[in-house]
Amino acid sequence: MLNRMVERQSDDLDLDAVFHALAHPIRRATLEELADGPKSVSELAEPHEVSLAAVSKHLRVLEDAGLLDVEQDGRVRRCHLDSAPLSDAFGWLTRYRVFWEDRFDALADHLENEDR
Amino acid sequence: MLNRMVERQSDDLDLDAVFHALAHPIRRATLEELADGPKSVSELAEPHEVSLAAVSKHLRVLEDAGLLDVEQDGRVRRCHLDSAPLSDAFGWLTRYRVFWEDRFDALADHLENEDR
DNA sequence: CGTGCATTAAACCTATCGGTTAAATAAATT
DNA sequence: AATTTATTTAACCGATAGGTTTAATGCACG
Repeated sequence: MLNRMVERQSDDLDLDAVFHALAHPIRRATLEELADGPKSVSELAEPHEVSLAAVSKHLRVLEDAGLLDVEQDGRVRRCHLDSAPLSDAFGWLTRYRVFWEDRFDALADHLENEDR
Repeated sequence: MLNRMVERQSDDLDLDAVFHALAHPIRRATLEELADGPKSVSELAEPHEVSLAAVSKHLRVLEDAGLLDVEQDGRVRRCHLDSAPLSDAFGWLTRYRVFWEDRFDALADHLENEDR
């Protein structure tokens, strides 16, 4: 309990950034797209109906949250998923698992029996 | 895949709200406090150094995200956790578990061997 | 070497966020 | 009935979000 209070400063900043990053549909979609493998900025922007500059900003938010890394490849920036911060978010949620164990189990079963 | 595209309208709104709600330390702390059982607005506000009105607004955000329910008890509003939306957030993260299975397992072990 | 392509930066706009203080509401107490 | 207590609403404020359009940057290629 006290541990968590002490750790809070730095961890909380991360969690703020990660959850904030996850709070926008374009950014979540981007992470989903990156799950298939690395993609360029243009490739990531293509399915969305906003400007390239807007997507570029979203990517910055994801990058600042540590959710994606960018690798310069000639004139193209190739983005790939970094899932460590997702683990942090997952970890936070998991700590509360004890308070909603029944729902958690139901969900786990549900996800288990799904088509991917 | 197409399923997710179709479900997206409503689910995404929920996820936007839930992740947004989780992106603020006071709101996450509030959920932690509620894990011990229902609490009044004043009780929830006490540990934080912002005004009661500010906490009241945070509670509204949590309520709008469906993360807490409020039960009127005389002149006091008693808040209690509703963890279904946390399951949604958990579910979203879990779908990506396959892409970071190693980290996920490491985290699971870590959480497993922890002091609560 | 100049032109095109991928991406970011800058400037700008409107809306939302997160906080404040002060007033309003509503129930409990005396 | 008057007053205290619990909470929300209102009005306000500066900062951030999320989008636009128009440069600017930087690499590639004929």
